[in-house]
Amino acid sequence: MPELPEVETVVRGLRATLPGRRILAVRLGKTDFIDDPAALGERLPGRRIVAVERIGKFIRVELAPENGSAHPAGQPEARLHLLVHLGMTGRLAVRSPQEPVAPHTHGFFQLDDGQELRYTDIRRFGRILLVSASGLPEFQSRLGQDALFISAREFRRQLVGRRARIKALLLDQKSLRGMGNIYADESLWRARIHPERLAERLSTEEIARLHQAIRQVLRAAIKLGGSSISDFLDAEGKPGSYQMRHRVYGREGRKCFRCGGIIRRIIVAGRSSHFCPRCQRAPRSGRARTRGARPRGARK
DNA sequence: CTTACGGCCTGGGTGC
DNA sequence: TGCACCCAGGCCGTAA
Repeated sequence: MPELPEVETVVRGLRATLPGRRILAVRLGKTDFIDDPAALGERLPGRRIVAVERIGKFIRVELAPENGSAHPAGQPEARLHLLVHLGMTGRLAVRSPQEPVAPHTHGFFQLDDGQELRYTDIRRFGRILLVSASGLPEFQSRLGQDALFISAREFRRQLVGRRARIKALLLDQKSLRGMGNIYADESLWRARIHPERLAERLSTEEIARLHQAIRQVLRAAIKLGGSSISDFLDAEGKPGSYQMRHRVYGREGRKCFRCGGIIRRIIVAGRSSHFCPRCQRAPRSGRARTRGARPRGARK
């Protein structure tokens, strides 16, 4: 599942080859995950890729108009941004057209060096959209600050007074962007905070610890090229190895590396959450009331 | 307004 | 070999 470290890994890979390339043509397969499929074919060809960046879990490919430098005055939307969200199973990689096309490849962007950028997505939970230069700020404003760069002060500001469970807030891209399920669990473990704790009940010290933990976990994961659980591969097709360092994610029933407790998995904010019940203490009160754990309907 | 939650999209993996 | 079921991230509608 591509989260911030995986997307960062892909972006770094693409950055090695894409900038300077011109897009010659676009070919699409299924398009139900693309906001405006027709716009890709109409507006991309001829444009030059000038940058590849990351916005949370989105990949941003910046495209300058045909005549590169001097854009005519009166041209309202000189630059375009191709935004790609990999969802769960999305992949974006530069390949030679001769290479066999992986199943579920739905986007082909022909480049001027004979290669092509391919988008592959088994589940199509990903998303592709085109945003104009003027529309980019609005797009960004719908997301919080980047999880990797958010300051301790801003992080705290996002949590203070929030009654939601901390896990839910970490996953909420409006609080901070880039976090996903794996790194939320790993960060909470590292900070010794139970995923069901209410944000407003976290101490100043715990918030600081969590902020630290997030940075450390994300940095370490990026260093190892992200986590390859099932099928994540970077732009060159190589897997990451941070899954070897997972402390709770995917370790249900196994021993906590820190205290020897048995890792548990529960559902929080609709997502499976892994934690050590011994060193991540459950909230005392508040649970009784919000006891949503009761199964809906008669399960039999 | 904030939060919680179910449902939906899709298809690979799993277990029976 | 078949097949029901689970699960994943994001988003949306609804309810409290």
